[in-house]
Amino acid sequence: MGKPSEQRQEEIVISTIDLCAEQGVNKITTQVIADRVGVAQATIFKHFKTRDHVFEAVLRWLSGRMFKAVEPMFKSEASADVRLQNIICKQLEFASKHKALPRILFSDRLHSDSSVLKGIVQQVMARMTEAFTQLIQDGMDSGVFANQQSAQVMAKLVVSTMQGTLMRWSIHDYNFELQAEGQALYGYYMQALLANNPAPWSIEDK
Amino acid sequence: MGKPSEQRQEEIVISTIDLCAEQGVNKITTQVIADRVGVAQATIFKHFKTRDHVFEAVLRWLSGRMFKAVEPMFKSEASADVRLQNIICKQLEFASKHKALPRILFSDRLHSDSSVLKGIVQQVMARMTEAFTQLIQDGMDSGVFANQQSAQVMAKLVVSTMQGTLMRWSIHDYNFELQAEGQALYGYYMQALLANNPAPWSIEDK
DNA sequence: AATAAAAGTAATTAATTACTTACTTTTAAA
DNA sequence: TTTAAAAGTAAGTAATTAATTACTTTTATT
Repeated sequence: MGKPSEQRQEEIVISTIDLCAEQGVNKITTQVIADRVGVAQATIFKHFKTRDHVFEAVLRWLSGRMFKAVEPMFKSEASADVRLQNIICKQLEFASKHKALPRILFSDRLHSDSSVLKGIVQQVMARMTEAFTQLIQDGMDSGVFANQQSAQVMAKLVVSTMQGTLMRWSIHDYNFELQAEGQALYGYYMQALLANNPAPWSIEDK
Repeated sequence: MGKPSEQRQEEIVISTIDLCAEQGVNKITTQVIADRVGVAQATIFKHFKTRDHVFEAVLRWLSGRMFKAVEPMFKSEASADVRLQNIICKQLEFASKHKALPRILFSDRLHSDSSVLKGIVQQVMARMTEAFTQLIQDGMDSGVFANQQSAQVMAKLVVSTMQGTLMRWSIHDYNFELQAEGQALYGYYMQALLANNPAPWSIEDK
């Protein structure tokens, strides 16, 4: 019966991720995926009910990976500002390794009404914002961050800035150093967080 | 000869903008546009060489309108912080009135390689970033903003945050108050800008 | 070895849709 | 009023592509 389904499914998912990174979402037909995997087009439908189910699996694979890379950092022992810096760094690193992520994020398939993909991204964003909120609140409680405004709004700023940066990266054909740019912006909201804190920390680019 | 071309062209552009706002980019076929305008599908091609040329005109129309709304504010007499606030407010207002903008911004048609649309957006973003940079530099020179870091990086933060917010708005089906959310975030980078301004200690620039 | 379930395929289908063609109608100007 | 150019149209065409069908091959289990 050929390769076991689970294995083949992952092959299809990973091939699709590679193809998305190379060419974007729209151009990736089931035929193109099949060619890359090295099977017939019809075989794709033995493993996924529809083309959209492939992309659903792709998005779950990517977000799963990202959470696995980032989640332990939220719970680390380091102080809140260091944790925040590390997480942002890790997210940028992940995105820069997976162009497929912005490609899917900025596809109209995702943004179109009642898309399953959109639901997944909503969940991921909600989870991320929640985690950032806690982290920042933590920093406020422990006196690392100034607590004159809402931790949640600050978390939204972090998430929005990340996404805006990905957008700019995509628009500029991925030809600036994502991590460097992202870190530079980080310096700014760090300032907003630390503002009025009675310590003259200077923020340096890394 | 029916309606003069210029008039019909604008009808097509505006109908397409409405349709994009309602249904996104992908679903808008030349047939759908023709139906909305009330002409035959073939007529579209009497006024635009290809479907993509329609979307090009749409994007130019939208960005032209946005610049017209925002450009005078860059040059107003008000102090830099007030100008910044007003411009961001205006941009958010514009976007909230034109869902078509995020819809086009997050379409893979735009993000795909060698897309004319992408080029237009690149230009608009470059122009915006440039204008923000000058505004912020202006604020630094006049002492309204602390000038410990690069005005250009700060400008990028403003633009990225705007785009990230649009992204979040789109992902959440446009059902939060864009302007309120945006203004809340504005409060934060304002803090970064004003931070340490009246403070006794002064941090050297980078 | 027998066999049933799963994996695989070639060929086809059905739907979609940008764009063209060949023709008619409208309109502004000579 | 003539006329030529532009606007308009109905009816295609050709290309694309997700999904199905009807069939064959592989493989794990008994």
